[in-house]
Formats: sequence, C-alpha cells, structure tokens
Amino acid sequence: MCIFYTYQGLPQGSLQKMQYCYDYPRPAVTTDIVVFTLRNERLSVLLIRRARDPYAGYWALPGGFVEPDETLEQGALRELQEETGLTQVYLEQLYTFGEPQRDPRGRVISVAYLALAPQEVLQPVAASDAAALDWFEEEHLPEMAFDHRDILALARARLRAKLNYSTLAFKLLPETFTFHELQRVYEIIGEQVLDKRNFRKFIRSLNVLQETGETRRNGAHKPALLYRLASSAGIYHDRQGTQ
Amino acid sequence: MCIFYTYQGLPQGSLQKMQYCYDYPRPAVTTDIVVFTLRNERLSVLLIRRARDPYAGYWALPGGFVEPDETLEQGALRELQEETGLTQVYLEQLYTFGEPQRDPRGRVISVAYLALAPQEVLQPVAASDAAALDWFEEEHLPEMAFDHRDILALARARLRAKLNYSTLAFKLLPETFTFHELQRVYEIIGEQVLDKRNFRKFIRSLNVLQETGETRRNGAHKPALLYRLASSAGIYHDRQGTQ
DNA sequence: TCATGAATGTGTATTTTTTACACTTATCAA
DNA sequence: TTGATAAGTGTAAAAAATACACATTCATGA
Repeated sequence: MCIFYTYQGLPQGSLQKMQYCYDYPRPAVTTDIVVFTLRNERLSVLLIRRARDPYAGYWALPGGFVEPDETLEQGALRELQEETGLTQVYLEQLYTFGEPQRDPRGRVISVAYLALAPQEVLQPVAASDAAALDWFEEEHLPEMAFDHRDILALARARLRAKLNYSTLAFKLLPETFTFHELQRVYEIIGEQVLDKRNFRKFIRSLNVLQETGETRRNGAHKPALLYRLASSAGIYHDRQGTQ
Repeated sequence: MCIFYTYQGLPQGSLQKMQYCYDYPRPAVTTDIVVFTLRNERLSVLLIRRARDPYAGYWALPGGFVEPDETLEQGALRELQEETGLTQVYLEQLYTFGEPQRDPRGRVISVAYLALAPQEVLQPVAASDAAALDWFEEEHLPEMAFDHRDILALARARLRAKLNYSTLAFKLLPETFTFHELQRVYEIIGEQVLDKRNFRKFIRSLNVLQETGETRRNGAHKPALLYRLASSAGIYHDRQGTQ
C-alpha cells in the first residue's frame, strides 16, 4: 500500500496534486483537540476561527491531518503547537468520530483528544494570531464547525466523570497550588459547592499530595500552604482506562 | 479530496490497482473487534488465524478496512459479520491505535471495538470456516498478530473496570437468566468470589431487573427465578464515557 | 497597638453504604 | 420418606460519606 507514484506521463499539475495513490479509497485522518483550562474561575475551551469554507467564520477545535510517521498523540501535539503555540499540556485520547458525512469535503475520521493545562502555561496563545484564536466558556460558545460541538460535549462529560477517580483536576493547576485552589477546580468542573473539611479528607485519602513547605500570602488573612502533586502519583486512568 | 481518478494513459494494470489518489499520503483505517463471551465459565475471545503474511499463522482480531459510506461502528459490525457470521452483539468503541509501525505493510490506524455477546448468539461461529476461527481463554492465548495482544489487554481491563458502574455484564447473558448466572459473570470477569446476599442487594440497587415470572428447573433442588434486563435500563456508559 | 475583617485550617457526631455471616425452602432421586 | 443440592432470605458490624462550627493567622486602618 502507501505507494509514492510518479508516473511521468501525467501533466505537471496533476503530478504535484495527486501523488499518493491507493487500491482502495482511504479516509483522511485528523486529530481534534479539546483544550480546557480555567480562566476567571470558569472552564474554558480554546477554539480557532475558520478563515475558509467549509464553515468559514465558524469556530473549530484545533487539530489537523495526521502525518505518516507520527503517532496520533504526536500529531495532536504538533497541530496544537502549530496552531496555538501550546506545548505543555496534558493529553489523553477521547473518542474517534467517523460519521461519513461529518465533513462536507469527504470522508474524514477524527481522533479526538482531551487536553488540560493551567492558565499559566497557556500564555503563548496571546502571542499567536490573536484574531483567530480565543477562549470560550461553556455558556457562551460560538457557532462551531463540523461536529465539534459534539466532541466538546463529550470531552466535558468525560472530564466531569473522571474527576472522582483520577487526578485530572491537578492538570488544570500550576505545579504548586493551595488546597482552596484545588477545591475550586473540583467545584467548577463538578458544578457543585463542596464542604471544605470533607474535601480535604477526600484529597488526603488519594495520597498524592506533597507539601512544598512554602506558603502563599494572599491578603489580610492566614497564608495558605502550598502543595504539589507527588511524583509517585499516577493518573488513575479509567479506574484502571477510557470510557 | 477523495478523488476517483481515471487517467486513461495509465497501463491497464495500474489503472485497476491504483484508482484512488490524494494530494497527501493517507493512512489506511481499519476496525478491530475484541469479541468476548463466556464459554464453560471462562472469559473467551474470538480470534482468526491469518492465512497470509504478514503474521501468517498468527491469530488476529476480526476486523478490516472501513468503507467510504459506513460509520466506524457499521464497519466493525460488517467485518464481524463477514469474517465470523456474528450479527447480534453489543458493541462499544474502545480506543484508537495508531503507532506508525504497528503494521509492517504501512500506516494503518485501527479503531478498536469491544464486543460482548452471550454464547447462545454465537453459534454461527461454528458454522463458519472452522479451521480459521476459534475461541481462546485468557490463559491460553496463541501468538497474536500486530499489536492485537495490546488491544485485547485494554479491552479486558476496560471490561473489568466498567463492571461496577455499567450494565455490561448483562450483555454476556441471554435475554433471561438467573441471579446465580449473573453473579457468575461478575465473579469471572472480576476474578473474585462474591457473597450471594450482598450481590443480590447490589444488583437490586441498580433497579434494572425485571422478573419474568418464569422459573428454571436445574436439578434436584429449588428452581431459580428468571429475570431480564428492564427495557428502561441504559448502559451506564462511562459513569457517563470511555477511558 | 489594638480591633476588625477575611481566608486558612481543624475534629466529631450522624447517616449511609458496604461487608460479613447462617439457616430455611423447594425440588429431585434413591 | 429421606437425603442431597442449589435457591432464597435478614441482620449486625464496620467503613465510608456527610453535616456541621470555631480557632488561627495575617493585613489593614482606626
């Protein structure tokens, strides 16, 4: 398969436009990345405004075609870097979307990824082509291209579902953080307020916190202890895994 | 994209072998299906013996190329039907495998599915090309082709992890079943023995059982009541989702 | 310097859930 | 009629989750 075909009899234009030929039709394969972060105490997703048809003017998830020699995850990371400048994100595979009609240009199968990062890491976004990139909160999503709204919805649901049996929440915080900041992550994603003492008990039972010894002064009150995620802590995937 | 290219100047052989040409290289996309069932109180997986290279003589998961006008799930079901005769199975997407080197013939991205069915539904397998198809227990797996061993391992882990927050176990039983049969499913997949009374409490708390009113006589003892999964019962995906 | 305001940090009692555990019942076969 | 076998049931103890209130530390300003 995967033959690089150079038939000399083809007109010059055709040669450059259609070099890759196969016995059977093949779908295009892309990655789409749902990047979540917390901004102003709101869960926000990074979208790109499409310049061209189809869906010109609509907003889309970052992503693009998978290249021949990269893994799917590498492809997702590369596209994210190229389109948004982001490099330091946590990434996990979400689901693969393959409805035949999901892209009007033809068959495109997309492997969707869920990405999480603290806002601090995401400053590069501001440096990019600002007009075409923006963060959106759940309640104020723009019109989205393709089936990207569905992908986003699944990512949101997955994030919420995994909160209680994973350490995903920590991926939305900088390296060191206070107990209260961590609690806010759980509250915002879970959309419910939590009792301070019970929350601390819950986190401690995970056995993944490490004291830094540092504190943070934050105003006219007692300073908060700073913690980090212990290096021994895994991600607790799937209660093992994915869905 | 996805152009049907018919350049008349090509030699006859080439025309039939390479009709589909694209601007950029595209991976092939396949589905692979991990079909689990319970046979003789053992969790077993359906494999196909490969006749050709690569991996001639090795065993592989059923699956194959996704066609242009079918969804990924339809592709998985079609391949399963073509290769094994199975039609009535529960199917859910597992994970997408895309290591560049996973198939020596070239770039092949595989969307893996987890399938479950009661043994009763799986009789067609016997009718198929018997030499090339077989069921294997976990402890006696043959040498497997490609990365299919990894796919199988992930499916096994997912199945076990989802037992306690889904109704997947029911998909391994016929329409009506006894409490004890259901308990055996949990015990076999979870690899632990369970207390009869606590198990019954647990299942009842799910609120998905419907009495049929029938009983099953099974030997020199009290007959067991038969139940079915209530039609109102969902799958309890993901605590919503996948990983 | 002292009083106030504001967020940090801690423990216990109650409720709920999970676990451990043993005997009676219905049927078949001898 | 008796014995063997799997079905079916309830309660007490332990563990986990929940509800709930006050003392501590610091900054600020009177």
